[in-house]
Amino acid sequence: MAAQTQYEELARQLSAIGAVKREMGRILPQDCPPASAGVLTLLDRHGEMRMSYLAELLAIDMSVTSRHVAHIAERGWIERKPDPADKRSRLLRLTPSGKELLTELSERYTQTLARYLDDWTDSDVGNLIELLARLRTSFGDCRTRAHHDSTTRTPAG
Amino acid sequence: MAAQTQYEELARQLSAIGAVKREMGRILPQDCPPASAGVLTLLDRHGEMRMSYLAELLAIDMSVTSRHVAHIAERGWIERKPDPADKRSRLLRLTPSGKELLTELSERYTQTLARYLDDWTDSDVGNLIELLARLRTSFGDCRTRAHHDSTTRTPAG
DNA sequence: TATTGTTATACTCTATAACTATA
DNA sequence: TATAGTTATAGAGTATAACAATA
Repeated sequence: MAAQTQYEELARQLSAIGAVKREMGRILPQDCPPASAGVLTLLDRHGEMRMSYLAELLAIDMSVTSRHVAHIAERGWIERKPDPADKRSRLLRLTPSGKELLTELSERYTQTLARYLDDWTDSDVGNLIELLARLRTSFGDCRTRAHHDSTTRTPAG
Repeated sequence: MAAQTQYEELARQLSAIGAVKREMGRILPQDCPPASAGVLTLLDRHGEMRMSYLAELLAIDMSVTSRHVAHIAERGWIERKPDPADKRSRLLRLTPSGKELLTELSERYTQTLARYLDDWTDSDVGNLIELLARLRTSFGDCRTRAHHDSTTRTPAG
């Protein structure tokens, strides 16, 4: 358990980290907004999957996932095949073109972070990665356990 | 200097941390979106300030800052006084109503984090805070040093 | 001429609800 | 009846550009 002032400070840091995320988004190629890059990265790591599982990995609603997937499918970066086991489902898979784009994305991310984080040690970066991953785990699947009463917000963004 | 795979993983974690930010946003009171909470927190910590300085602290464009400030001013949480030293400027300051709201926000943030992070030690939370703060520092003022060539995006979100 | 702040417009991201097709 | 996915609509956040007032 941590002190109250620590929780307040963590909330503040999380609120402010958006500036870093926006800067990372600025280095992406035309036609590839940050959300598209996120989808492509997950498909690369986890392989072929269904929409519903992708939405779960992204921790966003499937309606939003559907739009992101449509965007990258229209550009030929993924293909959507019917699922032989369930005709309601579609299986998503990277195309060669999508894999090429991922290589480009990886280079840009790496170059940018190497530039900004030039005085960070391997261990520093590793610690941050580990703590961010643990933070996400601690929050679990936020969407499903969300509580909606009259005094709290259900924001769109 | 860190390895390339670490940079890729860090980019991935930063992309995914949005889920945590959204969950934190869900616990805010009606009428107080996350951006408003961020403005109020900064005014509380740094005291009376001008629009331009607030925009710098938020690391967002002043046009956006202006909208956020208008939102919280309309609700009586801050007051905007003319700056006697520069008639173009307006000085922003929390009202008693705004300070009351901040107390409520602090309680909600603390309760939420205490619940999700119940197995985190004081040291864990401290490390994460420190690394996030350092990350923001390493990125510096992202907006002013942004480079805009034909192959990169200038996203709105 | 440069700077402070506001407003108009556009784009990204997300959520809810209504809908179709299939299980 | 329930689930997978799509589409329509709305709201939040941000950036660029044009503008008014002042330095």
